[in-house]
Amino acid sequence: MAELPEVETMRGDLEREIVGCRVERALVAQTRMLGTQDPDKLRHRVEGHMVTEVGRRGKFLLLGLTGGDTLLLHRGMTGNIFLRTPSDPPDIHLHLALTLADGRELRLCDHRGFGEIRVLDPAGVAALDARLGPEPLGPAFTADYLVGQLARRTALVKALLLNQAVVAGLGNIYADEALWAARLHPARRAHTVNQCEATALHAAVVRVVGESIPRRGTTFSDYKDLYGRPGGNAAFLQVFHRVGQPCPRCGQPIRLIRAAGRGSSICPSCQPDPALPVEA
DNA sequence: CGCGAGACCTGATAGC
DNA sequence: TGCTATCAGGTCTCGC
Repeated sequence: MAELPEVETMRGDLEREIVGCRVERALVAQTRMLGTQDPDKLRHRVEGHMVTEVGRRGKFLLLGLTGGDTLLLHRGMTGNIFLRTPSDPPDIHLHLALTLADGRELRLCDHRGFGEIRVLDPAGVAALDARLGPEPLGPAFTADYLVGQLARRTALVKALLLNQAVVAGLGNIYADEALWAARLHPARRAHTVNQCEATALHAAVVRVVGESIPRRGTTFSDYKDLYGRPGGNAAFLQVFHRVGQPCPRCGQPIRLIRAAGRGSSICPSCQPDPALPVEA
């Protein structure tokens, strides 16, 4: 749910809505997502500060605050962030609520609690930036870069796409969509992908992610935007969550396999299994 | 050091 | 109907 296009949609909406707003109160409703951070310290570093900017790095949302700290929010698998008014009913599975000076409330909700809430100083932001790979739509994510990464790794190509240190922001949905577009089986070993295939994969990643942002991301069940509305990209998915339906390219039924420990939707005809002998 | 399995949680759903 | 097993869009940690 919280892959790059969904987080970027959230970033843009938040930027329009809350930049320039002061946080009156920060309510930590559950501490699970704080890790080792002290909830009172977090509260004090947020309360009274104004949101100066809303950034994103990979799947992390970064709210810049006056005073130099940054509130980091990660939505894990099922986390949602809603902008509410005081008259709205309470949200279940609330973890953090920020009350803004104008009365609106930013609420982070997550029943599963796989997300993350942290306050970072500038060094913390730099450390986060350093451990993540390039943004798929940024200048550093070139075809040559991906060719190089694939060439010196033995992991499955699917695992490589999901590795945030290789490229930041891809998750299961867009990884599967990109692999299908590039006609690559997810269980191919990275170093067996040739330069031509890697170039196609690079183009597919850029296109799949880029096209999904203006559609405001992909919703199946959990993911909602800041206003509680679903994203519009699900109708454009070619393989993900389409098991049994015909491949849009060749008509063969889409299959669900397991690769790199994750469910992976593939077309068995367009994305031949590297473990099987090639048909004569 | 790179890789893959398992762990972390709760809820929805499929199957019996 | 109701129980159980399985699976879920992410990431970290731990062995090998």
